[in-house]
Amino acid sequence: MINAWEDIRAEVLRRIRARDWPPGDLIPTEEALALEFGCARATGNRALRELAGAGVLERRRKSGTRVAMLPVRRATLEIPVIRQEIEARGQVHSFRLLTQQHTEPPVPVASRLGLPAKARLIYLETLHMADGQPFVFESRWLNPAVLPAPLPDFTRQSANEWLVTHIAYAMGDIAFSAANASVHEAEMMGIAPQSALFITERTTWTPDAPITFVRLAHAPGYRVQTMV
Amino acid sequence: MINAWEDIRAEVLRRIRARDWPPGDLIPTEEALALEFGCARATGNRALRELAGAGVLERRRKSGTRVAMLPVRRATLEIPVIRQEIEARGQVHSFRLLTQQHTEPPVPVASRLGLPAKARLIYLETLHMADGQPFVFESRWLNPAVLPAPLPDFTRQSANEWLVTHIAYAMGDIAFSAANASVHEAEMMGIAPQSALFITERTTWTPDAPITFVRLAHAPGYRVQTMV
DNA sequence: AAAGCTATTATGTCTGCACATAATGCCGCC
DNA sequence: GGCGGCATTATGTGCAGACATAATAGCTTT
Repeated sequence: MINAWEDIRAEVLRRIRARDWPPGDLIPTEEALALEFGCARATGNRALRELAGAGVLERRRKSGTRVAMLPVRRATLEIPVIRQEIEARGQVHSFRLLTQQHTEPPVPVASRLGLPAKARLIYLETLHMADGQPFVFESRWLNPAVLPAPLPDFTRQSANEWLVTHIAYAMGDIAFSAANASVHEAEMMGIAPQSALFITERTTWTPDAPITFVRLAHAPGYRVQTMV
Repeated sequence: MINAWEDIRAEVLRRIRARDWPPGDLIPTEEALALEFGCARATGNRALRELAGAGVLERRRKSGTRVAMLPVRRATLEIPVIRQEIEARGQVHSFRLLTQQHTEPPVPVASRLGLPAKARLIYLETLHMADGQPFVFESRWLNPAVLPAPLPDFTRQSANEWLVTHIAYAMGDIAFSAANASVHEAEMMGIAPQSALFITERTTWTPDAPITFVRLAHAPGYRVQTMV
């Protein structure tokens, strides 16, 4: 008699991997599993719920639980604050604020934030370094409406960290893509123009208003990794 | 009296976003919450557990539950099968098998799979198209040990889909990066050499043996997006 | 003062029971 | 035969109580 929902989850996963229960197959009901494993239905439920959350199982009331047709459908990745990411590698983080100005954003930026095209935003360019080597080139548009009257000093604390510690928890979206380095970016990061850069773009909102749009251009060689 | 764990989760999240409970703050115990919301401790537990899973809260026995210092730390993204991804856009998927050969893999590929450098693998190159336009250029190394004696016909069904439907559920890892298109890739995809490509690399394993290493070079303009 | 032990505390998990809800499929009616 | 409604079924969620476990804080001992 096995027990604990983690054991049940592991055993169910083993049977799926071993093809005892092939993709598309209907697996036993919670009740049957509870009987087999000698536990309460809630315990089996917990195990199956977790597996469904991972995309391994698909559950529907009355129909039952079946093995997903496709393996591994979801991956979770951590989105660290840049400083933490660099320090986690055992390197020293530093940054330089290259630009700070009030300006009208490019149309795509304004529309992403849901602001009129001629809204004036604060534009920052920051270069983050790991052990003195360029790591990320950050272009950020900030909505002044959510900032305090005398602006914080972004040369002391990076905008990212200032926001994290001073602005209410935000919702947002994240996109990943690839782009060739512009002449400007290449110069700032000390790399060949046209180098392929890994791009992370984030838009964040308070419940009421847009906060910021940020584009992170990661130095060549950057990888995002995740286990499944 | 509110109830249902989803309501509690929403209310807790609201208080966090509203900074009633700022980052780093210790929030009430499960017992206190259960009292406030008029529910069982298990119900509050469920709500807090979900929020902790999303990275919004950090929980430790005895210490209690505190609001994470950093917002949104985890993003979940879906890794679809290429055909489904294209069809989900309302486009027609087609593919051409460009290369199939037995060969020794490059050293990095062999080491990723945990195989000796001189192991002979099956190498496939496949071009996937959406409405006839190049979408993904796929380079794949397959471990022949996990394949049936007469090889499946990969011109009929893409290797990806054949594996999904015939090989036991796999574990693996996924990495995302950016790379400049090689001359070969540029030619195959009909794009300018040096174009920045979004690269997905996946390694998958059965419990016993490596199955495949695949590198997907996505056509320029490709984005992976996720909401938080 | 430093080291080790112990009581306390909040979370983690489990049980057994209950009712809610979404689907399915059967049955009877027209 | 086709249609609509109802019983059945598996999952989803809830409650109250219990014990397990990790970690802290305070106490005792050396």
